Amino acid sequence: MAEPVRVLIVDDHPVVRAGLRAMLDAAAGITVVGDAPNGDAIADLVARTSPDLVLMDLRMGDGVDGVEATRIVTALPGGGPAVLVLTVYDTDQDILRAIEAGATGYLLKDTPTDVLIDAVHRAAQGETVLAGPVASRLTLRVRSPEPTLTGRELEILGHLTAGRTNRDIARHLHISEATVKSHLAHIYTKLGVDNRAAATSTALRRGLVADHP
Amino acid sequence: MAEPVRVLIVDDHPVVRAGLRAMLDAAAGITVVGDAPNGDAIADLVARTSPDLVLMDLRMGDGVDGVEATRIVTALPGGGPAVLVLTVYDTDQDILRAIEAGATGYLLKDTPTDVLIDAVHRAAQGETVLAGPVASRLTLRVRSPEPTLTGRELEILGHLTAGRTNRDIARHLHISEATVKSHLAHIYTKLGVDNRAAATSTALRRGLVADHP
DNA sequence: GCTGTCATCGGCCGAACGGATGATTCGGCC
DNA sequence: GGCCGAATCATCCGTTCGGCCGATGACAGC
Repeated sequence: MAEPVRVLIVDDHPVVRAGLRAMLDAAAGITVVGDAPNGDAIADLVARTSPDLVLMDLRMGDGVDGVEATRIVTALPGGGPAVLVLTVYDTDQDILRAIEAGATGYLLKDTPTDVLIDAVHRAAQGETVLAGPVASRLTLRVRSPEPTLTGRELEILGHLTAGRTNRDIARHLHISEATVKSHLAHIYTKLGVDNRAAATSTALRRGLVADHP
Repeated sequence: MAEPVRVLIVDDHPVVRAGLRAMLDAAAGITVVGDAPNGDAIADLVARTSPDLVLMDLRMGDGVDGVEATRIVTALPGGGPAVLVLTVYDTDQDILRAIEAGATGYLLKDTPTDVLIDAVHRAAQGETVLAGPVASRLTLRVRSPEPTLTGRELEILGHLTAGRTNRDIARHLHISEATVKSHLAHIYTKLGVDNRAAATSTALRRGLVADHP
């Protein structure tokens, strides 16, 4: 190992930042070149510290979700550092989004120290690193791909989880009630349910709609 | 400060354990006497390390929830160490349960280092420490107390979020559909909603029912 | 013994829902 | 030009839901 891997930590939890710092600094061949609580100055920080790898939390802040992470990932220059996403959530669609947006790897926060260190090394070399549960789920998804809801359907689903009636949804979206029912029928089929309570449940569990109204 | 505060860390995330250790060891007047990934051997550990304070994560593992935490808190001897609960969730009922079960304080994981260290000192002396958002929510709750669902109502709610119809729920519980409707009416009133989709939404968000079926 | 809460059940009715079926329009794709 | 998915709308029909009324028994607390 000629040069140590330069790591930049982005996480809004001081505890987690300190933990990652402690674990990685103690490891051979890894240098933590900086940390930040959020992605606000990420481009600037990357330019100043020139890391090989950005280690980031998927969920930063309460209202902010994977979209933020995706924004950060995409804001990085193409030839820039690898991005390793670290999170406590393994059920979220955002995972997929982050990976599709170009994250190099994805790990859960309960990952053992040695695995994490190994992952940092491998991700820094451009290798894709996925946590066990995530990897297996992705594999499953390839085998039996979960149907994707269209934009309109997600919109309807949002109103559904808010507890609105078909008529209310129709009014909100300026479409007829018949159309709402039509969309709902498609949603039910895709989610594998047959009523709105079950759809609400599934939507919230899968993170298809925002958690907070 | 004659004697340093002896702290025991319980958290299933290696990263968090390392972070707390690093932050607390660096602070004056605090000694970390041990850590554990879960509460399995908590009584034994407490006996061996005689901590002044147990710093624990509310959510340990995926399936395990606040009940586990509560169990741990209650398993400790009365005159034992103070318990400071640390978590990423500030929306959960479990918070209340943990506090009611005897936790000395409650902090969110994004708490700044200095506040955390201060909280450890204060909690070790038996003082109640609550994170800002939590404290204000508790205050709110005192002002307009949220109605508590009865055991039966929670049971019904569970079936509701599973997407079952009234008739199905009735069959499962060996009661009549009329009774189910009666319970549902009470649930709606208590939750401030007027249909099952909204009730499902609220139940899942407030953590009134298990997250995974 | 009175009061309150909880759980149980019944009937009635209008509103909402879900399923089935078919149709139109529009845009992208080969 | 033909095909397809998406979004839109419509009609029909049986089922389910939610609101409203009232009722009973059990049990705890005062």
